[in-house]
Amino acid sequence: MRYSKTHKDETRLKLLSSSRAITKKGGFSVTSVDTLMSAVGMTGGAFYNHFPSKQALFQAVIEEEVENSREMLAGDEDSSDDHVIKWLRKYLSVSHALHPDEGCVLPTLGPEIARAGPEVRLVVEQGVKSIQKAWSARTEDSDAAWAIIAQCIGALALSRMVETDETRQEILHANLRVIEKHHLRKPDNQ
Amino acid sequence: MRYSKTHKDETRLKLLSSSRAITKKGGFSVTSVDTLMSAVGMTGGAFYNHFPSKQALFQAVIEEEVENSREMLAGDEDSSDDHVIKWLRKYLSVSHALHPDEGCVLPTLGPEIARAGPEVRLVVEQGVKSIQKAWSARTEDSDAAWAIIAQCIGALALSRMVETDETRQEILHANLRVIEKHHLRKPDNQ
DNA sequence: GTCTATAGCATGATAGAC
DNA sequence: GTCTATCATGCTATAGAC
Repeated sequence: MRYSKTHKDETRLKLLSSSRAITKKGGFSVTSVDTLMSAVGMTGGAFYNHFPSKQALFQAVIEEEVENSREMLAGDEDSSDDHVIKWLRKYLSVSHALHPDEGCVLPTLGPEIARAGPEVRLVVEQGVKSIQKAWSARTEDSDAAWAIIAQCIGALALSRMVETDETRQEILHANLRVIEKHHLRKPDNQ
Repeated sequence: MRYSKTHKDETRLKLLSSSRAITKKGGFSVTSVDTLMSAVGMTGGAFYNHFPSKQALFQAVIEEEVENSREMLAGDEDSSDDHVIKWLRKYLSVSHALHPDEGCVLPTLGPEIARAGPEVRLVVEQGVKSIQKAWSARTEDSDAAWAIIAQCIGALALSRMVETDETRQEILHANLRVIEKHHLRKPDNQ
């Protein structure tokens, strides 16, 4: 045979991985199938050997992204305060704001998720609920966990809407300070 | 003449107003010029008598939305605690989450703003900075003002990504409670 | 000022060669 | 399993009739 047995699987993985980055940067619906396929060195027609529709790819992208986010938090063994603060500093960083392709899906594809079908939204709901549950162990109460999640998503989204780096940094740093001050469980309470 | 002198102005206003609602609901880039013009009873070609390009309409939409948001807060004379809390309850409501066409632009068109040109982002930056300044008078410090803004945007965006009404309400109410508890200036401090 | 018609191109998806 | 070719449709934008 012209292609190895695992070639299709490898192609699918490469396609998914590159599509995740490209669509987080530029938006999903505005990015064409041709663009996504060119990125893995193929033409548009070959796409439909891997996914039945563009919509199916969106679902797969979101599922992988949500699972990825969950692992970075919920499945994390080192839940020390120091580690949590380090994670927050990375999330609420100018570097994260300037590189949406390598970052969290929710601030960049959020509205497209909101307009998607129930299957996609259910996946996201399960994901954020499990993240909220994981955060609750480290916050003052369960409300604070939802507050941190909303604040992280909102601050990052907002920081990308402004033009100057000064304001971008001001938004991110202010939100980081507020989370550290109000929401995180204090070390002496442990 | 077949059309009154003010007809063009009226059409432009109607077009802008209906485009604001339609694109906040469905997304700007995915909505066609034909769709927007049909909504005001005209065909696609007539669009270019009012705006030089679709991108120019986007800028006009964002400018009007930002100005509208600013007026609802910054230019608000009644800045009593009661009034502020009422506003927050309305913003963080299930009704707002379910009707993006009548609500705040930032949670629904945020990523499209982030991907737009510097002109659009500058307008948004000036707008949110003036909103943050207005909030600062009612919060414990200026960081808290940024936190409220980020939390509102993030909570609303997140509440629209989940499928069930239960989770939607949980997210919104939790964030409302946290803002009331931590960030607002206490009445006895006035 | 609005219309129809159309250019010119990109899109999502399919069929068949290899 | 991937390719090229193609379909039908959609898009932004323009030209010219009325």
